[in-house]
Amino acid sequence: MSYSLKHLQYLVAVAEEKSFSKAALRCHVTQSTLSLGVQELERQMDLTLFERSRKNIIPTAAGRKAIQHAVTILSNSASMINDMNSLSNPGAGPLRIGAIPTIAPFYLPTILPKFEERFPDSDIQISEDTTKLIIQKVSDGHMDVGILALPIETGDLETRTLFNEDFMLAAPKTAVFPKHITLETLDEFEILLLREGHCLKDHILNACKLPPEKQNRFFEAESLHTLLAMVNQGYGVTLLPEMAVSSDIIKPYPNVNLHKFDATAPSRSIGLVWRKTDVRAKRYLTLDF
Amino acid sequence: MSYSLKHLQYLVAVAEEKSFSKAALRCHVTQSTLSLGVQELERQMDLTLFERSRKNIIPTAAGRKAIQHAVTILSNSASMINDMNSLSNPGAGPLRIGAIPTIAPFYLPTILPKFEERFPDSDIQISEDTTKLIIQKVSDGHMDVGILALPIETGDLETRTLFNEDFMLAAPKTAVFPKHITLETLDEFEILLLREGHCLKDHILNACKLPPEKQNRFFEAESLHTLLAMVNQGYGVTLLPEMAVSSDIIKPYPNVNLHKFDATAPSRSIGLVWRKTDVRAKRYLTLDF
DNA sequence: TTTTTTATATTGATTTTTTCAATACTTTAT
DNA sequence: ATAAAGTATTGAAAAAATCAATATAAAAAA
Repeated sequence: MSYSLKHLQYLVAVAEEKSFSKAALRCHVTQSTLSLGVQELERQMDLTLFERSRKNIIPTAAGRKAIQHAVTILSNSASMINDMNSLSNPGAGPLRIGAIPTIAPFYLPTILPKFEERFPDSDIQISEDTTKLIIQKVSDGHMDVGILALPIETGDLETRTLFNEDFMLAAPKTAVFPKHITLETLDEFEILLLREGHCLKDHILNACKLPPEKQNRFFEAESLHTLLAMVNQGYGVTLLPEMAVSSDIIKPYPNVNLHKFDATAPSRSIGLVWRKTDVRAKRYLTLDF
Repeated sequence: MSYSLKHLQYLVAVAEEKSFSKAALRCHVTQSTLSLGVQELERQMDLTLFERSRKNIIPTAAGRKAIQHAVTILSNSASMINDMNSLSNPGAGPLRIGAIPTIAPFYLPTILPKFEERFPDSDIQISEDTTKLIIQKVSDGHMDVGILALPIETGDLETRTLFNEDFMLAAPKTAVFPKHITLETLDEFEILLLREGHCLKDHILNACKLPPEKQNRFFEAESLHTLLAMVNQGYGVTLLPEMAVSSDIIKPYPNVNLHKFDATAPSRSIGLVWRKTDVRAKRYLTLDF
């Protein structure tokens, strides 16, 4: 395949003008150029596309078929140009955002409007995924921005912290606490955590600097609700991100009390990740929250 | 539009290989050639198609769209090549035959098999049209071969006589004729003919050398059946092509007798017409009947 | 950190292709 | 027969595509 779109334009022009010279005028080339172009097509395809005479230029059967194809191809090509023009300002096109499940329901209503404001030409698409998948998809270009809990190993991705949120302590009502609750206070209690793989668990471990022997000694939960149910039964305490608390997650668990830590409360960060090579990279960095 | 299909191949190769160097290998060009090719596309469209880094080559939003289009265009192009290959022996493709109504029903069953035998790769398409339309369509390339009555003004078309057919005389039973009927015999009778425009009329006039004052003095028919009905009523005589007679066209008209002319019977010729520039021209000429 | 490696970008020379202007050639019209 | 009109051909000039070599930059390794 070594003919070009130009050749196909020549072909269609000849077919429509029924004349090489007129087609040449229309294509803004000399008649010899256009003749050679059509001849080149014929040579490559090893067939005759037009019956030529002084009076008439008539496409052969092969010519008619070729013209059909050429029209299709040229029209596809035009529609490509068209699409490209609407995408020509950098950053146009869909903005694919992914968020982890413990963030999505609570913070997206706040964060999304900022993106919409900053990327008015972009069709914003949201999906929920695990931290690992988000990192992977952003890295390989199937996603543009991730919203997740930091710090996290992100490979080559760029990272920006949006804000911190403290953890709160969820404990049975029967549990007795000092006036100022600190990390050390937790040493006295069984701490219930999510199953391995949930980033929330890792962040709590990290924030609290728990020794490995205190981690999930007899129980691993799959959701915050399961954890709270266990706390409700008095099996231990757990830590909840503030934003989860604000959505009244504990209502169904009457025996659970929430306690704020003192000034040095453990916390996690919510942040963005993106490829440093993304055309919109600078704008993610300067996005105002 | 000045990019070529080659550029689109480069684009797709990079997208699939996720690497400029590997794409270059696949396209059998050097890496610099391929890089320049993609850059040229980006320059023409005035946007970035790929995020480039050592690790990853990731299409931008515009790039993804462009790749979609490119795949479509290349696939169309491949299907064009494909079609062209099946049409590459000269004379492949449809053979569009037109025949006049006074021939089509009688002779096509004889003639068509000859065409099918000679053009086994061609899809034979038949249409009925008037002589004038056939001449026009063959001339302008909308039809390949015409089967019609000769002689006729065909412009630049080539012509071949297939065979002659005599006219017979259809007259009322009451009419009295000499033993040998000749053209002069007709002088005695009112001759009924088809309306102006029917080639059969012109051929009869031509064959019989009738003076203008004997032509359709009070009546013009639109079909052979109407003519015969008039003969049946005793209004005059008419001439019928042999092939029409052989299909028992006169059965419904009990008062009509058919008479053969003597040795010098008037006749018309059935022939083919085609463009001399048609790829299959020689084969029409040597077609065996 | 520094070095090495690896992949893309750039450069300049070379080859190939494209284009044009002029003209030859062929058919159609006069 | 001659002129006119349109396509094909030709050779020179311009443009482009390609390559080999190398620069450059980023990741990986030391």
